[in-house]
Amino acid sequence: MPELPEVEVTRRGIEKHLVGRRLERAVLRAPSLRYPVPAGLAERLIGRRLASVQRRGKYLLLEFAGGHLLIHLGMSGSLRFVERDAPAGRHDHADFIFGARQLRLTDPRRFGALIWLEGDPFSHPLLASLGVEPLSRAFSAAWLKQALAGKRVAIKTALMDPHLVVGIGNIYAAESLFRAGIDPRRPAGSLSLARLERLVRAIKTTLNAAIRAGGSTLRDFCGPEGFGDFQARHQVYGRAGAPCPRCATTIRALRQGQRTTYFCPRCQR
DNA sequence: CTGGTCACCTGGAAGC
DNA sequence: TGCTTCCAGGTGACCA
Repeated sequence: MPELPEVEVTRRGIEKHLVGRRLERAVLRAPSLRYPVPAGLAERLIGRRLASVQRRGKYLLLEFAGGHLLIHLGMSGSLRFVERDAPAGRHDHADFIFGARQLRLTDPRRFGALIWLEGDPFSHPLLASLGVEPLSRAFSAAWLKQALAGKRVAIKTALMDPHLVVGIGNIYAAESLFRAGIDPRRPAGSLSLARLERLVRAIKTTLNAAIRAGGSTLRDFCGPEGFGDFQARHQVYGRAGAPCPRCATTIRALRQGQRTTYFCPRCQR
């Protein structure tokens, strides 16, 4: 999926163009993505004004009068503006038409979600169980130190656990660990406060740089207004066999859990 | 609780 | 060319 930066870039695009506008029409074509899409949702949304767009982790919350539309992009989802009434392809599961602007949800793998929530959206189990926002002040080395105390899971696996800290996926976990000079296999609880300080800084810097670059580090990601930056900025992700940009040692790939990790065996200890 | 694995789904690339 | 296999941005569920 889009990791945090891609979702945040999407959020800003939607906020800039759609907040305050009335949803004229919605077309929901998939009966279910990761979860069932509520029947009758399209009709229920008609005529409602979009009040705000928030992000929590990799979830987007579109606030309408009377409820929130919760959107998750899964592994392969994207939200883009398309020409009004542009023909829908096989994986175009939803269209939200706001006057001249039409927002389209495309998600080939359908790991995403489209959920309607009335009342406090943050009490929904999916949101209530989420960890800390990595760009918030609450995400500090001191906090991380106690959160990881005694944990023997690899630090990279821990960083990707959304119940601990949200928004860091496979790409940014690898990139942040490279920036911090930490071996992704290190037991999470074994890192000193000083090293965690470096890691926290690296994560914030990496995410912020990606947001600034327009979000995209994915070859087929494109924000609401077009293509973002390309993967040229990746230091290690997807670069197995290539030289480390810092020391020229060959970058290695390994499997952690069900994911591929890329790292420099010399720079990362 | 913790850590590890599986499943969900489709498409593209690589291998034969 | 065509079939098979592997891999991909996430994360909830399940098991020992």
